[in-house]
Amino acid sequence: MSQNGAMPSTLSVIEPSALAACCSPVTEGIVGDEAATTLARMFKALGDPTRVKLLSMIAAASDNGACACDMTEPVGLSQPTVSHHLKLLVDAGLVTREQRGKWAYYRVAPDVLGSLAAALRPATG
Amino acid sequence: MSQNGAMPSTLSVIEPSALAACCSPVTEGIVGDEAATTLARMFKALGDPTRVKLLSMIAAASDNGACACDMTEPVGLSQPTVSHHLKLLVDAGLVTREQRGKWAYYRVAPDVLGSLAAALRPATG
DNA sequence: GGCACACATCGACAAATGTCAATGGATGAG
DNA sequence: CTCATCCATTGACATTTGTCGATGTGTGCC
Repeated sequence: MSQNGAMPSTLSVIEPSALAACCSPVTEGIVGDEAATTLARMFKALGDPTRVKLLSMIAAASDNGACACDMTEPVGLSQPTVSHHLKLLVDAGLVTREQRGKWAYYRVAPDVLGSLAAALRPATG
Repeated sequence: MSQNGAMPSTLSVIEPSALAACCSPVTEGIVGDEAATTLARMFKALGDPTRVKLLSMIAAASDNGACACDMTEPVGLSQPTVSHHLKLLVDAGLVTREQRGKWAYYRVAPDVLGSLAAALRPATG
């Protein structure tokens, strides 16, 4: 239950002309609790160098997706750790997982990255 | 000191046509250690709902910047905690701090947010 | 000087996070 | 069926993180 109705889920400047000088501009709820939590969860998933690298590899892979078997060695961490990081990326909704035979293939989730980028985009475009 | 020279600092798909099928596409160093660390530090700064809200408020403020005095109450946390979060945003380079009289004013750092968004942008634009 | 206010820093603490070795569950090859 | 391979899960651990109360630092007003 909440007042999340018309809450924008972007960080863009919202009507700066509607804001005053000192004590009312940054009124509460610019993004809203729920949107802030959602955005934070995604950003948090990117808040680790290993996961940034993994996402980069996944994004750079062909349409077939990136095989987990190819990602353990480049990041230089143990297989369980890489599996753990990949799971975090999946749980955050940034990538999708597909089991193909013995192998697990990962792809960047459609739209999500673009939405994240849009949320970061300042008014300047 | 490193091989960071030609490393791209973006997550965008880089020449998918130059990548093969199974075992060489996701070769190491798509982003590089240093770039991954830099990006991760900024994303980590956004990996908390409170900081997302704070950044939203700062972005929504007028050109004068957002006064810290106006941000404590909306997020519903103690003053030291809000100060701590703001410091993290500053340390990550996402916002700048300016002391004006008794008050501290925060502004979104120029370019940085846009660069972050660009790093997230998939090839689709 | 003395005081009130705005904000940062410190110390403490529970909770979350990153990492690994060991183990478990599927899948395919023989 | 047996075995090797790929990957996830478990259990453990040190480190980091989010939060607060208490205290410190700087600023402006009287």
